Amino acid sequence: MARQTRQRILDASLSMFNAQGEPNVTTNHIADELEISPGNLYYHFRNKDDIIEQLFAGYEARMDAALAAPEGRLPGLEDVWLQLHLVFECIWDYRFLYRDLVDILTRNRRLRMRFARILKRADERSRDVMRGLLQAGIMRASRAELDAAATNILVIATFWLNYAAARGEHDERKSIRDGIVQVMLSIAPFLRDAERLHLNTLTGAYRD
Amino acid sequence: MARQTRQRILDASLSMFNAQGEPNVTTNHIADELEISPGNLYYHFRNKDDIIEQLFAGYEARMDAALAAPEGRLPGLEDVWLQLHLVFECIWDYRFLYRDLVDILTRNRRLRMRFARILKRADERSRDVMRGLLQAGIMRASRAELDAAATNILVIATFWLNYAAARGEHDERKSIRDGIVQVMLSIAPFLRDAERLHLNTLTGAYRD
DNA sequence: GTCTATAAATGGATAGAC
DNA sequence: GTCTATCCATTTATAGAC
Repeated sequence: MARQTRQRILDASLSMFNAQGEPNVTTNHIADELEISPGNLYYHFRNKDDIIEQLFAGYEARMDAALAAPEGRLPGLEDVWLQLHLVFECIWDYRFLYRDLVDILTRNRRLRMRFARILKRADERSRDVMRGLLQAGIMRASRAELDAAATNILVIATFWLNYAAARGEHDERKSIRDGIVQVMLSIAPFLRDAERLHLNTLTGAYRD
Repeated sequence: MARQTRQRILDASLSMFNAQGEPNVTTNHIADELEISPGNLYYHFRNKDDIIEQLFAGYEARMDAALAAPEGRLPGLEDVWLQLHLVFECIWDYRFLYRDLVDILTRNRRLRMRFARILKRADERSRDVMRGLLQAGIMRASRAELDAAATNILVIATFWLNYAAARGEHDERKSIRDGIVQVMLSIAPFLRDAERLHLNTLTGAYRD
C-alpha cells in the first residue's frame, strides 16, 4: 500500500494545484482531501517542494515525448498540427506549473534549470519546423523573422492559458483549441498564398 | 508627514514587489525596510491588498496614457515603435503585477475586472494599428490573421518578462528591448517587401 | 501618526506511539 | 505506514499607550 498512498498524494496534489493554483494549496489541504494525516504525507515526501519536483518529473517526460521529431524526414504543416496538440495537452495537464511559473522557478534552482532545458528543446524543435517549411519552399522569411517566429510560438504556447485567465475566459477547455489556432495563424503570413489560404480555412473550421 | 509616510510605503512596496515578487514580500518586510512599525503601516493601509490596489491605480493611469491613440489620424509604423516603448516601460515599472498575474487577479475581483478592461483597450488599440497599416496599403492580412496578430502582440507584451525569466535571462533591462523587437518582427511578415526589409534593418540595428 | 505588544490564525514540519 | 500531538516560525492584524 506504500506505493498506493504515495501515488494518491501525487494525483491529488496535481489535481488541486491545477484547480486552485499551487500557492493556494497547502500540505494540510492535500492531507485533508485524502483523509490522511499530515504526518503520513510527510512520511512519503520531504516537503511540498518534493511533491512538486516529482510532479515535474512526470511533466518533463511527457513534454520530452511531445517534442520528439518525426523520424528522419522534414516536418510538414500537418506534423505541426499534431505536435501542437500533444504540447498543449501536456501544458493543460500540468497547468499549475505555468500559472505561477516565475514564482515556482525562482524558489527552486533545480526546476529552473530543468525548465530552461525544456524551453531550449522546444525552441530548437520550433526552429526545425520553420526550417522545414523554408526548405519545402512554402515559407518565406529572413533569418531574424524565422527566429522571432519560433520564439513567438514558445511564448504563445507557454502563456496562452494565463492570457485566457487574465481576459476572464471561463471555458478553459476551449482556450486550448484557441491557443492551437493562435499558433497556426502566427505562421500563416509567412506562407505562400496557396498554403496561407488553406491554413486560414482549416483554422476557421477548427475553431467552431 | 501623513502623506509622506503613506507615499513612502507605496514606493517601497512597489520596489520590493518588483525585486522579490509580490508573494515573497510581507507587510512586515515592508515595515522593516522603512524602519517603521507594522502598526504604523496598518494605520495607512487596511491590508496588503489595499497597497496593491493603490499601486494598481498608478499602473492603470500610466497604461491608459500609454495606450492613447494619436490625434485624429491613422497610425503608422513609427507610431507603433514609440507606443511600444511607452507600454513596455510601464510594464517594466509595474512588473510585479505581471510576474504573478493570475494569482493576483484570482485573489481580487476588482483588479480582475480592471485588468480585463485594460487588456480590452490594448486589444482595440492593437487592432486599430493593424487596420491603419491595412488601409495604408503596406500590410496584407485576412480578418482572422489580423485578429490573431493583434492578440499576439498582447500576449508577447504581457508575458515577455516572464518568458525572459523562465529562460534564465539575467539582464532584465535588455529583455525590454528584445521584447520590443519581438513585437515588431511579429508584424514584419504581413508587410510589403519594401517595408518588411526596412523593419528587418531597423530591428537589427536596434537590438545591439 | 507612530510605537509597543500581542492576539489569532496558518503553514511547514517532526517526534513518538501504534 | 499511519496517526496523534505538538512545535516552531511566519504572517496578518489589532488594541492601547505615547
